[in-house]
Amino acid sequence: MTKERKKAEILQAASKVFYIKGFEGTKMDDVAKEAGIGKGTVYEYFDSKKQLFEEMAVYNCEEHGRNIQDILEKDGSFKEKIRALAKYQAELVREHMPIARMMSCSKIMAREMGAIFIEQNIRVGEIIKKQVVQAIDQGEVRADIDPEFASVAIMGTIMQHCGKKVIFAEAMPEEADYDKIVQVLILGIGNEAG
Amino acid sequence: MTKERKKAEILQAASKVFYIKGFEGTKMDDVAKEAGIGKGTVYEYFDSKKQLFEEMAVYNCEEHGRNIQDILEKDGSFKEKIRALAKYQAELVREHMPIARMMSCSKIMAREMGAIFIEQNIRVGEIIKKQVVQAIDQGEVRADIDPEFASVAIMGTIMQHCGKKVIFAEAMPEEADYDKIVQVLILGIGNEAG
Amino acid sequence: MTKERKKAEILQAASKVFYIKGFEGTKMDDVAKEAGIGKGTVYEYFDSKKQLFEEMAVYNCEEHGRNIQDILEKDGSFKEKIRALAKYQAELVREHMPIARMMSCSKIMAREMGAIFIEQNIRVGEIIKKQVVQAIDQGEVRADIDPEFASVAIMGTIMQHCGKKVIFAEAMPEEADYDKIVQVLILGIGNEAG
Amino acid sequence: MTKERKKAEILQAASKVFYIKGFEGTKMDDVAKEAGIGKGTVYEYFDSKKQLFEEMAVYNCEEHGRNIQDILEKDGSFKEKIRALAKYQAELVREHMPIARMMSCSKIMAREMGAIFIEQNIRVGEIIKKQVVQAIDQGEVRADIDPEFASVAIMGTIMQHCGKKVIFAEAMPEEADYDKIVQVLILGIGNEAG
DNA sequence: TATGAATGAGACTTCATTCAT
DNA sequence: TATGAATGAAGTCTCATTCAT
Repeated sequence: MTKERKKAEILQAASKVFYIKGFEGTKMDDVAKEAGIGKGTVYEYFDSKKQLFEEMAVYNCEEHGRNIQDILEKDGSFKEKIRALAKYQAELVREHMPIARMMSCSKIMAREMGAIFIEQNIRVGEIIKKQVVQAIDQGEVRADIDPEFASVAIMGTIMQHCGKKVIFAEAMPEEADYDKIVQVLILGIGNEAG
Repeated sequence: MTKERKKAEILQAASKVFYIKGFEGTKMDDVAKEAGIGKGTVYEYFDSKKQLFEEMAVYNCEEHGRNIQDILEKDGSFKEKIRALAKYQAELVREHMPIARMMSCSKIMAREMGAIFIEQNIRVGEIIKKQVVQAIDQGEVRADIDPEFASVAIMGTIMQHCGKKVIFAEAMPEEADYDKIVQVLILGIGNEAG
Repeated sequence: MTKERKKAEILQAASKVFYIKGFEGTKMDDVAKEAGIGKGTVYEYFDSKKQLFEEMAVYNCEEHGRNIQDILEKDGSFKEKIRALAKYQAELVREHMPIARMMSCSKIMAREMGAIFIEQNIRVGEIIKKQVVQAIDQGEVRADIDPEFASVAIMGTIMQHCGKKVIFAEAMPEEADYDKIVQVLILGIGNEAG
Repeated sequence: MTKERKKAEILQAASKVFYIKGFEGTKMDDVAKEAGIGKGTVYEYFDSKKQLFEEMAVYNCEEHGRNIQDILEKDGSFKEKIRALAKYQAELVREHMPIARMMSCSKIMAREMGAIFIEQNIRVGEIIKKQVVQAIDQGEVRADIDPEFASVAIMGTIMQHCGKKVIFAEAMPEEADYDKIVQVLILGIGNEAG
């Protein structure tokens, strides 16, 4: 196995453990056990716990960013893109269900991951904003909407749905949910007839 | 000073420190120093670090819940209520700016507060949902919208705005922002003319 | 209440607690609670935990020594004196039964009292030895027996009986036991007919 | 060095320190220093101070029990067995002289070992009782003696001798002493001519 | 005089890191 | 290269002692 391949394996293991237990709560032993190697071996690839954590954060964000990029660059209407984004996010979260479930209850559990996710969240927001601007140009989005706030509403609604339905209620995300997310975002909640 | 008053003071100090450093990252000494008392004194009021953390969580959530309730029960249109909620949330976050700023950067930092906030967030979501149902009855909100998803969009958009503008960009929340939040939520982003 | 009387009360309480929990295992709070006073008050009468312990040890030994002295100085045959001694010791132990019971099981429990008891034990041995010498003069004890070893056998047999029957088996000491102790000590176990 | 060997070494060190200082008085650092290892290493072999103490107690008692058994099962007259037992006990104590000496003075010093020794003492007493019954069958011990009390006298006399001569007076146990112990036990102290 | 809230030194225990194998 | 036994700094918690009331 190449050095690079082994490093990736350790990062995978580290992601899992740090995600559940947070930085302080994670023991190097846990990471080693999860990776199926000896504790000393982790130190052959990473100088310290701190460094391992930071590399893992970068490793995860990069992959996430690439995925988002792919989804939004695919051809399709803006509605379709929002729908795909919501679906990707829900399934990403669901994939990590055992972890997410643990996060969702109020047990004592640390998560530096949080801070990293905020950053990543912002980065994704920027990508969406660009798509909103494009969509305005193409007449798919109202011109009187601030793209900044449109992206905030999109990201916020999707994330909130994941937090509530998938993580907290531990419910399976359904196709109909994505349609409703698109509906509420596109049409708004106001009653124009009122 | 009464026993109860002193306990509250320690909880205040604990909130601050736990918020910044997370459970594992917080030392009892830190809490004591922050409260301006000796380490042993903290143990006169709380049996263990775990207990201190849990009481602090309850202490904080209760206050937040009461505030939200007050805002939504005041008279006014549904739009006004959303606006007031967004403002309250932004200012709550801004008040904790020094803390929030630290949370927003990707430094190593734990936050069990996260898990607690998810729970609280869900609880607030339920309160909002009831308001949506009322608003539909009164013709303020489209009848074809799932109240569940309306509340998700409202909470999500407000939280996302706070995370992005107030916490991450460290910008002052402006009155105009609240209007934009209301606009994007009420009107939606879709171009009906399109 | 006089100062001296109060001191005695604290010493009584301290005896009880130190006896059960040992020096390190005893908290000044325990002693105060047992004496029915505040923790600070103990310090009005004793400078430190160490001093309290030492005064308590002296206090208890003195009383014990006086009692032994009284028993052995009473008129009566040597056999009667051994019997009275065995009875006094068994009843002394039984009086402290709850304490002794706790001591007898192998639970973790400290007892500096042990060291003090060894010393006291030796002191009592000396008193007995003198009585043995007298008894030899009066023809009650064999002249070919070393008084040293006679006193060792007497003390040892009595103490062992207390440890086994009263403390360990938690049995009531019976009058017949004292007779058997006297018998085995006076006649010996050897079969002269053999 | 095998894991088992290392554990035994730590138990040896722990025996010494617990014996002198008692449970509460013993610091894990003391045990580690005595064993010539780091504090953390002790925890590699034992989960807690309590567990270390308990394993040490078992470790010591088992060896002692085996030795006693060996002595009493050897061929020889009952007198010879008592003599051998007295000698073993005295030498066992003398071997631990530095420890025993410290125990004998009234310095502050805890000894849970005491409770463990009482139990062990009782167990040994039972072994002796069986031997007494055998000795009665073989006509070596008076038939009118309660074997229970005979064993009490034997154990008690031997222990008392150790406590007084070996521990307290710090004297070397002499061969003649064992003869005197046998004499006083076999013949009794009473003057039959009297 | 009597009290008990406050304190901080010191104990047990954990775990990141090292290093001999 | 891979390992895990060994380590000791650092954290949680206890409790003898002080001191303001």
